[in-house]
Amino acid sequence: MVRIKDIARKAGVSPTTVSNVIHGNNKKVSRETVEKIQKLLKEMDYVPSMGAVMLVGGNSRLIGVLAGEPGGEDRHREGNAFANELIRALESEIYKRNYYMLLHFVSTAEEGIQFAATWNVEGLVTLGFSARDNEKLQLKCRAPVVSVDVYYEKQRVANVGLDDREAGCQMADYLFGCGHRELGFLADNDVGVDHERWEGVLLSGRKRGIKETEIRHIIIPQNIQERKMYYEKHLKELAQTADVLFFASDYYAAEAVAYLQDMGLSVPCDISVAGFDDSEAALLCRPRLTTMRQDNSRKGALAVKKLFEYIEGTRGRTLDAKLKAELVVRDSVADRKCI
Amino acid sequence: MVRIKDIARKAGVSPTTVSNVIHGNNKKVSRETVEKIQKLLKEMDYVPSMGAVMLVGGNSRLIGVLAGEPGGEDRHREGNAFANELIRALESEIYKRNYYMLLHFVSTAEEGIQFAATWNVEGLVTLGFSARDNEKLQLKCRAPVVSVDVYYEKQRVANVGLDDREAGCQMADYLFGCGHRELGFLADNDVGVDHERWEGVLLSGRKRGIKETEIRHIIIPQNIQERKMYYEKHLKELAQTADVLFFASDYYAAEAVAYLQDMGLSVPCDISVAGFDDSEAALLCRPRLTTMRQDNSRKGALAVKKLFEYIEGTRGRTLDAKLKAELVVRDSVADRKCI
DNA sequence: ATGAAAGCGCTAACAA
DNA sequence: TTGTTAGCGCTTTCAT
Repeated sequence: MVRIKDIARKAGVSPTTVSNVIHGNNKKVSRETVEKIQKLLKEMDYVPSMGAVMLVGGNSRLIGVLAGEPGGEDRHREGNAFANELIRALESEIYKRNYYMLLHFVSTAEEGIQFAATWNVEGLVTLGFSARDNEKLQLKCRAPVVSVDVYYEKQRVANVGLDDREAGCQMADYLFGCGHRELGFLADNDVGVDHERWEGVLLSGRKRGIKETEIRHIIIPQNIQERKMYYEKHLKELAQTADVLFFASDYYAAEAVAYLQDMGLSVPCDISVAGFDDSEAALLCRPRLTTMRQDNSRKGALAVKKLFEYIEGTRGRTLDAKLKAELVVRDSVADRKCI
Repeated sequence: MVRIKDIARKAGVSPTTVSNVIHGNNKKVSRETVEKIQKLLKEMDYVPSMGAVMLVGGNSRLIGVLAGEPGGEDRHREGNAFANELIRALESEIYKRNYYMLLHFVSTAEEGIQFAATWNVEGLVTLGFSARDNEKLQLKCRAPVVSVDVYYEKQRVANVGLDDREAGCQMADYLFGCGHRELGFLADNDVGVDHERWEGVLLSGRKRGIKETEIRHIIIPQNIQERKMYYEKHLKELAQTADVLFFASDYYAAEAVAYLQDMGLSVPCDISVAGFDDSEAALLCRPRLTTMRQDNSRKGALAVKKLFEYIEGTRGRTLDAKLKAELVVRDSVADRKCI
């Protein structure tokens, strides 16, 4: 391994000078020395020893990405695919800034805290963490924290997410606008993101004078087997009493379409279905799924951008940043006004 | 941050002793001292400074995971989902061994080499790297390298993968066994994994006296738009001339089923379809997809296991490790013998 | 059983 | 413009 002192010796200068050149402190070094050393740096394949860098300064050039396990093993794999796109975007943005990503799938905030301390990370991005855990993390870590897709009661942690309420409302607006009246909103939980989407649906209904009690809010099991059983028991009746089923994810929507089909029901003739995310499940689904598109790559990029604003102290904390979702109309929702 | 010397001071011993306790060199330390220090370590939340650890020893406790970008942006997102499951498994196994995962989506071997050197990683796992790039990497890095899903001409790099040829053969056996005769194998390339699967198909045909020229091998475009155009032009004719279409991934299979359906063709009545992977696309597809299941979590775990065998010098290099795929019969392939 | 001291590679304060 | 030096936190001889 080539060290700074090797370069220094070869160049006939001191390590300090080399270090200065490396860090672009070119005011302190003569033009020719700079050039000579830069050439040597290239030729000899100098690579910094991050151990030393970490030890001496506080700068590890490491960003920790902490991914919580939402709902554990049973949860459908869609969540993974989501995290995946995000993680790719995260890494790419982090690397662009000459930082490195330490990724850890973590179960407790404590583990995350220890992780951050061990590596002296300069920043932290969390996915699938509860509000509480994020607050704990922020409290115990000196590195700035940016969470993704979290809703706080009283926001103390920087967050990047989607305007889920607006998105839920937008879809419901569209659905009601298509002449549907009996709407069911289906999600596998009622906190955070999914709760906001539901609130959005409610909002849309209220605008039309539809009462909360008239809109069905159904929590479906996370476990695939249990969900299957649930559908076997309830889906048919649901399809008969509702005009449209709005799912909190494309995967669930596509799955339901498949089950509906198994029961001899046709989408959107017998019942309309809408999803959320515009993931590949929406494309594979027949009929093609009407859904709310969200851009996870952009979300990841924004999270990193905010994180570095905090790291560099570029600007005061704007705690909340929300992206907009986009309605994608395809074939799974019937327009009842046209019939 | 609590340092070793803080613990030492509080315990009234030297840093050396604390270090010894931390590393379980308990023969050198008296029972009571060990206990006292261990208690202190817990109480004071001691966390090692990895910078110092890296600097002093060669051990960074870092495993680099290098994920190549297979085919660039255009490629369908299925590949990501695959990498995702694998990456989760990788991280979990790495963390289990008290190591940490540095993840980088990389485009060139050179970038990987620099990455490895900068962080002094103790091992490297590569995904989606070419054989050449893996060899380069191995040559230039002192850390052991384990690649995933690579086929080498002359194997010099440790690899963990699936027995793709066997798997391809097994599926073809099944398909032929169902009475199908006109088989088409569709993939978006003909190297590595997909080539092996194709070889497996050929093998199966040969066993039955079916000549290579009788089996169709179709390379479909990676880009979704181009693929769509390709299908619009050719799929109908393909469906008329073939009995069964065997795709190298479930995503492609499910997509084709959808297009077939769009054209008014019914699977498996008009044509049978089979996939590969047993990903969620297989479950969402109607009819449910007959496919070859592979366990990516197991693959990831095995890769890490092998890597650590090399790191620890536990055993001589067995360069190649192959998992078996499993035939999952569902509803997308007709049994022509029964008709 | 315990401790003192050297040194890993680098940066930054200070000196020249 | 360049060099000297101290020190980051830890492990590892080598003494005691």
